[in-house]
This record gives sequence, C-alpha cells and structure tokens, in this order.
Amino acid sequence: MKATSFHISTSKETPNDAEIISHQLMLRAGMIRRLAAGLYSWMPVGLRVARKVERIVREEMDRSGAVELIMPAVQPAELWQESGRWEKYGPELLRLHDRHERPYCVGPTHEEVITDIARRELRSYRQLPVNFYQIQTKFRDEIRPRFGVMRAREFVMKDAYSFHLNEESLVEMFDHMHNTYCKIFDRIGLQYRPVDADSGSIGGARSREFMVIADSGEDGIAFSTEGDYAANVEKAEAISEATRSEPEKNMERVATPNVHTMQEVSDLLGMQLNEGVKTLVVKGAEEPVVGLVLRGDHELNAIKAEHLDAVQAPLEFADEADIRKAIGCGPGSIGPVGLKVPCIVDHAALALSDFSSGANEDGYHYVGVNWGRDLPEPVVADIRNVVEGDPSPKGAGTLKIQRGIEVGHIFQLGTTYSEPMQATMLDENGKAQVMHMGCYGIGITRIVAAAIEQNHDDKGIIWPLSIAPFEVAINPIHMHKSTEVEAAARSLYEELLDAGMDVLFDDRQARPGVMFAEMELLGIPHRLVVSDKGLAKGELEYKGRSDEQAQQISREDVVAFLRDKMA
RNA sequence: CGGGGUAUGGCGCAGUCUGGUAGCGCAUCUGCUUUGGGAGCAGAGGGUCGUAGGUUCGAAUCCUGCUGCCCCGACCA
Repeated sequence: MKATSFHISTSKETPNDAEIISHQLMLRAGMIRRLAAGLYSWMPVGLRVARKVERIVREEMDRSGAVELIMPAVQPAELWQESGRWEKYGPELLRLHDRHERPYCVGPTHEEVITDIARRELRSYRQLPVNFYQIQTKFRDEIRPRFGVMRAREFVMKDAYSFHLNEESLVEMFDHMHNTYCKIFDRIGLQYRPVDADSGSIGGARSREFMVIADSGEDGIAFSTEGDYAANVEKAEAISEATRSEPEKNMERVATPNVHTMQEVSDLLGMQLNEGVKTLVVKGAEEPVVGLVLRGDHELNAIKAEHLDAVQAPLEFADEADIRKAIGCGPGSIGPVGLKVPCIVDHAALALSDFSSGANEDGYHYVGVNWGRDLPEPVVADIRNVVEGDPSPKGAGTLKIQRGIEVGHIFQLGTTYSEPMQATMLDENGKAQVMHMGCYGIGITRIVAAAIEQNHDDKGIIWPLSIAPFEVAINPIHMHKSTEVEAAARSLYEELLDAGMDVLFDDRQARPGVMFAEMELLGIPHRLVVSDKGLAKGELEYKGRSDEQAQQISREDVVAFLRDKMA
C-alpha cells in the first residue's frame, strides 16, 4: 500500500474524552471514529487490524472443524419468547418494530436463531456433533458504553454453537474449543489466561473465560501460585477458614454514636477491620429483605449472593426505608445478634470469635460476640470475593489477583435452549432426543483494543506482527529531491510485495520526523529507511518498533533479513 | 435510572464570574525558506458559541426548559 493512496489520519493531541490508553491511541492513530455513544466507524487502518484478527480466528475455527455460516442481525421476537429471554434479557436487548408493528430485536447473541436452524436442519444423530460459527456484528444496548471499542454497543464477535447427541460429546467439544482458543490467542501473540467463570445471562453449566492480562481490565482474576487453578473473581471459591477459637470475652453493648462505616466503627472501638462483621441488607426472594454477614474487611460477591435461593435475583440492595421497617434501625448499626430477618453468614465471618457487630439499634454496636453462645449457629455460605493470599480451592498454593479483559468465553449450555425450543434429533434407537449445546464467543473488536492495552509505549502502539496493519514501513528520505532514493524505494516496495509482505510505502514527501513519528504511533513492527547516504554503501537502515537502535543492513539481503525478523 | 461535570471552527482550549466588534494552539490551503525525529516565516479559509425560549438598547456571557456527551454510582452496615 502506498501512503498517498491510503488514508492515514493521525493526531498529536489526545482527545479529552478517551480514558484508557487503547482508546486514546486508536483515536490518535486514526483507527476508529466515534459516531455516537458506543458506536464507532472502523477507519482503514483500524479495519486492517480487525480483519487480521478475524482471519486468524477464522483459520483456527476452520482447522478445528467448525463450519462458517452467517445469520441475520435482526431477529423476530417470537424466537426470543420461545426461549424465555424476551422477558429475561432486559433493556440491553434493543427491541424494534417493523412497518407491520411486528416486534424484533437486534441480536446481542444468536442462541435462538441457531437453535431454530438446528431443529430444522439436524434430524439424525449421524449429523452430530457439528459446530457452526459466524463472524458478525452484534448490538448490546449497554447501560454505560465506555473505553471506546472495549465496551461498545455495536461490536464484532465470532460466535460458535455446537450440537451434540449427549453430554460426553459436548464436553469433548468444549475441551477441543478450549484448545482452539489457546491456539488463537497464542497466534495473535497476547498474554492471556483461561479462567473458570460464571455463565451469566447465557445460562448453562460450565464456562471458561479467556482473559487478556491488563491493569485496565474490568474483571479481576484469581489464580493459584501453584497448580493451574484460575477463576474470575466473580466465580473464585473462597474456601472455609480455619476453625474459630474459644470465646474469651463477654458480649457487651457499646455506644457508637454517629459512626456508620465499618472503618469508623473499628477506629472507635480500637479494633481491626477483620475483627468485626458487617451486615448488608438485600432484597429477598420470598422475605422482603435478607441480611448477608461478612467479615469487616471482605467484599460481598454479588454473583454468589444472587445464586442463593433466599436472595432475589438480580441482586438488589434494600433501601433505608425497607431496612428500618424490617429491622428497626438504619444501615450502619445492623448485626446478626437478635436480627429479625433471615441471614446468611460467610465462612470467614463464621470463623471469628469475640467479634464486633451492629446491635440493630441506631448508635450501638456489640463487642465480644461469639457464635453459638450469643446467637445461634447461622446458615453459612460462600458469599465473599476472594482476596490475595486466600488459600487456593484446589489445594496447594495461595491466590493472587490480576486484572483482565475478557476476550473469549466458552460455555457448556446443555439443553438450556434446545429444551424450551424443542430442538431434537433421532438417536440410534430412532428415539427423539433433545440436543446438547455448547457456545463459544470471541470479541474480535475487543481483541484489537486489548492488544493495544498490552502492547504500547509513550510513542504509540506496538503491534504483535500477526495483527499489525502493515508488517513493514518504507520511509524514503527526501524522495522528491533524489531520483536515486525514489527509484530505490519503489523497487524495494515491489520486491517486498513480491515476497508476500504487507508493506506501507510512505511516498508522501513528508519530513523524516513526521514519518517516523507516525509509523511509531501506528505501531508498524518493522521500519526500513531509504536514503542517499545508505544507498551509496548499498545499505538500508532497519529498526524494529521496540528496538533501541537502528542498524544498517545490506540492500541485497533485505528480504532474507526481514523473513528472519518475522519468523 | 441516580449523582456530578461539560457543550465556543475538524481536534484541544481561553473568553462566561463583572453583558458591549468571538480569540489562541494544532490541523487545513497558498507562497517562500527548510529537510534524519511531529519545521520556520508570511498570508488565507473556516464558528447561527448544543438547542428552544426569556431578561436587556445589546447575550457566548444572566435566567428557564430541553438535548448531546463525559465521569462516578452497594463495598455501607
């Protein structure tokens, strides 16, 4: 590609509404342009990257035996009513009507459509297993789109759906896709980690997320210092603490006027955060409210809490009026002793002795509280987020926590969709069986942003070779003044094209400083400089994007040299 | 949805408090000079100051409504 016939549009200034580095650099490099909240145009440079990601995903999916198809973006409401998600999905589902006032939605995902296809197309177990995939634009009406294409409303996803005679076959495919995903992220060149995950609104039994490690990630991931245990913090199991010690103190009621937060209470009582419990009040499934008791320094895990039968899903905190009505005091003074509503206690809180808690009376707390003695042994559950240093749930090692960006997610759906939508086929005995399903997603456009989060410096993007918009940039110095430089640059360009390389020839007559700065901002992995000085010696200058120093190479050996660099 | 902020040329901003000819930097265009790290000089083009209404002799500026955008949103018991 010649720069004069391409469209490069870079900026020295950082747009003020871009928070994270990938968003800033994508705008500065002219990869994307915002149209409206969460809606972006992919400009030529950006599209080249997205297409390379797609190509790798497509090649590996094809190699895995999956078959590509493409389904409509707009889907009839009936299908979603059949699966039950028309009601369940909520405002993230963009709903619309056609001219006949028939209801439709813009697909945020395609389980319904593919299940409809499967029940029409797949009649015999002999056709299974089969794995269909597509690379297609999705729309999710996010509450708060942000971070550019990282959390956009419209985005490109690779989604795959597999169908099976039985669960064994599904598990086999799940493991196969797990491997395929590892190959994909290895090929792209990302530092990532597969983790256990909650399956969320998609439903189903087991799921794994593929996380790109980055401090700006929206998810926490917990992993063991020993062994291969890794899980999303949403899902990571906080295992029971050591048994508690014997009571030494008597329970006492103390005045704690005008203190509300756990930190204030602890400071006033001269205790550590982890020597008391806090009680959060949420809406119950049957009772109006339910108390959740945690050790003072721990955080509630909303996902775990809403999986509890007693707790309303989705999780919602009780407001102050509800709390006063049910408990008789305001938030800030609630505790499990004498609590008039059902309560569930986290393992770590249960392991405390002589602890502090709210007294269910405004302005008072208890100290020296002990389970079993001062109040009955409670219902216990894992309802907290794991923290660094927690023991690994799989035995050896302790947990560490990193931030990650979710770029892939694979699920064992089982019969979550096939059952309500009656997707059946005949088994070897001629009996109708409900098909088992798996589904497998990769955020194509999010990978682009995630790759930048992981690979950049103060000059700009540093693309992994596999997804760079161009592999090599040719920067001629004073080409418009030197016919030698021009001729050499043009023949170099042709030679590299013939060698199958993806070349950007900067034939714009720009000053050297401008060319260098732009090529670095764009993150092109390899740079060749053609100058009179070098040509006199039969040399070109080479610099890798993250090299400290440029080096002189022989003009003759350039293709071999680059091939070696790209290997 | 709740809270906060913001809206002035393509981008980044000043001007608003204290009403009186709409400005700066980047970008763009022309010319000359320059040429190995986002050039210099000279000139040019481009803005109904988000929108609707109000106050006033006069509104980017004061008042009211609306809209867009950005940020934050149990972590507290």
